[in-house]
Amino acid sequence: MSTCVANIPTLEPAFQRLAALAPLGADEIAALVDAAASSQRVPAHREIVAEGQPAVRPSIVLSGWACRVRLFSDGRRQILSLLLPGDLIGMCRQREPLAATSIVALTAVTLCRAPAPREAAAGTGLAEAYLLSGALEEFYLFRHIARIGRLSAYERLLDWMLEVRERLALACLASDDRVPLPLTQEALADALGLTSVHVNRMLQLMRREGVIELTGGMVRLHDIQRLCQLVDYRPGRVRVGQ
Amino acid sequence: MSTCVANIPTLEPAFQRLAALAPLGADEIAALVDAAASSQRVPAHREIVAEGQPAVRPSIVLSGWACRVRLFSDGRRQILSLLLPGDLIGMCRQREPLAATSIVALTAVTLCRAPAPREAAAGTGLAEAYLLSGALEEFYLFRHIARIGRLSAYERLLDWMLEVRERLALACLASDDRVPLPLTQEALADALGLTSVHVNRMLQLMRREGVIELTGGMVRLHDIQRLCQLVDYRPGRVRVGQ
DNA sequence: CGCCCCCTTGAAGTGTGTCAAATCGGGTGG
DNA sequence: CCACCCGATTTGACACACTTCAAGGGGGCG
Repeated sequence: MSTCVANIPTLEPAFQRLAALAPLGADEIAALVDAAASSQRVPAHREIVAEGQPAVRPSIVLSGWACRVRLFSDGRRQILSLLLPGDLIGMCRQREPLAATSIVALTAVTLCRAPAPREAAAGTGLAEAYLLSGALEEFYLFRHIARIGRLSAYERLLDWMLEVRERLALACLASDDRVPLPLTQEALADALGLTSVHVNRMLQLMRREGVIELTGGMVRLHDIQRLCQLVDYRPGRVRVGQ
Repeated sequence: MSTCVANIPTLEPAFQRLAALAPLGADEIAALVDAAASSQRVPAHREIVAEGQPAVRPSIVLSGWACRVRLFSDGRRQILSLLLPGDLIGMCRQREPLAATSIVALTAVTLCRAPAPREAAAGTGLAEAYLLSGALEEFYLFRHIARIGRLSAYERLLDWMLEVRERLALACLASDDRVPLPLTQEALADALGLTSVHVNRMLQLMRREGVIELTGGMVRLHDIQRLCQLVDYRPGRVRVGQ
């Protein structure tokens, strides 16, 4: 489930994700590689899309973590969604931006332009990968709402780590139980609707319980099966590999 | 802002909403009216789309309230999004359903088939209305996350009522300060990530403060300007009327 | 009339926030 | 190489928003 699917060794992780969503033609892969040649670097904490601005041209996250965020006038911050390598930015369906949100780099990020899909058999090709990527994005939003609305702080953290693991695995960026975690505890708090103090307490607790290990920007999850059960985790069923 | 835009007196509220999103051709309106002729009634509490089932054929909510909901194995329930008259069901982009969610009627609901859009000038027609409707749906998801993640119970209720007002106004179903509210306090709690007991307490408080009036399935909001400021409410800017 | 669902209210418990201070670690400049 | 600094993490004590549990009341409907 969490193993890399496409597994074309020379390919960017971001493109592995797209290739995992739908089989790509050689020409499309070439177009991706070509787009990646002229990539754009964004330092951490920099805004990628400012609030209310027209979306950037359609882009792909090549590396690094970004997020969509809502900032309240009194300073409260809520991270609305995560953007990981292989995720798309600015593929929105409508002309004008509706959202009172901006997109911010959480770590250093590299972006490249998203090649326009070409005609292909239904169910294959870049067009299908983009479609599925959008559907997954919506799925993750639903999961985020359920997480924040009904899970305890402890459960939110677990559920969130399981999702990150699932998503990074699509791009071959997470092994079965080891998940990169380059965020500050404050960013985590902003994503989960908590305070950084409380996030810290829960992480300590989980470590003491032997549920997770935290080392150098990595989490190791122990007994994933049990953890999934604990938070009633339902993996997104992307029909992979065919 | 919250006045009815399309205002074709004889038209269903649901269709007023679509007409407000994009100017429709006479033939498209005819197609809608025709679809409404064979509508489907769903009683309250009945499932419309079961979890994991393939989506129904694309449909329009003609009347009543429904919601997308996530049910946890231990009985916890979280309402993920609201479906109001004029909203679309099953317009998803991908073949298979990804979500571990179902769609349930909160009140009695009537549905009709969503006519396939026909070619039209960009920015007009049913196709555009469907597009914008989808974009709005995403926008409301973002708002829901920010609401649940960062607002207090009191603020969540206000913010949510302001959103319902905005959305119903699109279909000419809410006047400036009077908003239909046909949900039980328990359903409200499930939407806002609270308990029904606490929802009740906050509603009592708001009534005592003179912020709202509750009468017969209607809320009356007093001093909306101030309420918007209180929760930093950002209306969805649908460029209406042209 | 009596049942059931929903709303209402109280008292007590607890999960999470707030405030504050100490420690850690990595980078920078002297 | 050390001194310093800064942001991030860690920990404690206390406050409070929200939940839990429980009981009572009101209204519609068979």
